[in-house]
Amino acid sequence: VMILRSRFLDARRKRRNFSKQATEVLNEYFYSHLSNPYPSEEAKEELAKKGGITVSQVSNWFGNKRIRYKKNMGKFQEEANIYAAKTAVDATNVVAQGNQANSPSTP
Amino acid sequence: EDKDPACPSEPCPNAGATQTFDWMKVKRNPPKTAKVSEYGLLGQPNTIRTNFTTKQLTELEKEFHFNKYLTRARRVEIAATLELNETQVKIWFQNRRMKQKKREKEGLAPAAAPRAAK
DNA sequence: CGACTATGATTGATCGGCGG
DNA sequence: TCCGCCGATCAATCATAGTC
Repeated sequence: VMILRSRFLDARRKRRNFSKQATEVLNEYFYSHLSNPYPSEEAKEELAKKGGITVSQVSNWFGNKRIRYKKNMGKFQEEANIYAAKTAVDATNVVAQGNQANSPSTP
Repeated sequence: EDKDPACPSEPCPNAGATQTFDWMKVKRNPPKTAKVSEYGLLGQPNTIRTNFTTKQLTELEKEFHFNKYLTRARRVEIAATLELNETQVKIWFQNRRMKQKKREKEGLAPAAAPRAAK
């Protein structure tokens, strides 16, 4: 296993931090759905559009956010409070509600 | 494995303002990539992510371009050649296909997103 | 300018569902 | 009942951007 760092030449990784607005949109969704931060494909497209990033980037962001959040919840408390106040669509029990199944999930 | 002097118990009562939802407790089973054989000494054979060598990746990549899908026979052959489990080869192809699909998808949308959007 | 941290991307492997 | 595939996700790690 001597150093298989052949990944060095991966110029692919030219990361760029997201814009403030993108981060804002993502965090807003994340914390307002903290009980289940798993946006649907449609929601991801929506977030991607609003933040000016790609759907994959939205997926990556949520993936990283979820893992890092649960890894160290305490570190995000402050951030959580800030965004929690903004939107509160959350609902531990959003089951009932006579609502509309907007998702085309055909049974 | 988890050291939390503050909240030893499971039902960790909501500490602070936010509570602990199920998704935060999700725990994946450790990879069973174990090779059996020699683990009598070390408690854990390969409980971690396997790092494929450049050589292995090159071969897998080459095979992928030849066939996106593997037959049982081909899989066995490749696994033996590269010293990997059949499962690892299978999974690699699976992930590779998903990666390919993702790339194709991104190669069309980012460039233009004009009309449509309802 | 170097050390340390925050963060986006990559990827081997898991989970649940589906079809054969 | 077992197996492979898909789609989504996990989890660890890489490499860089940003902060001090």
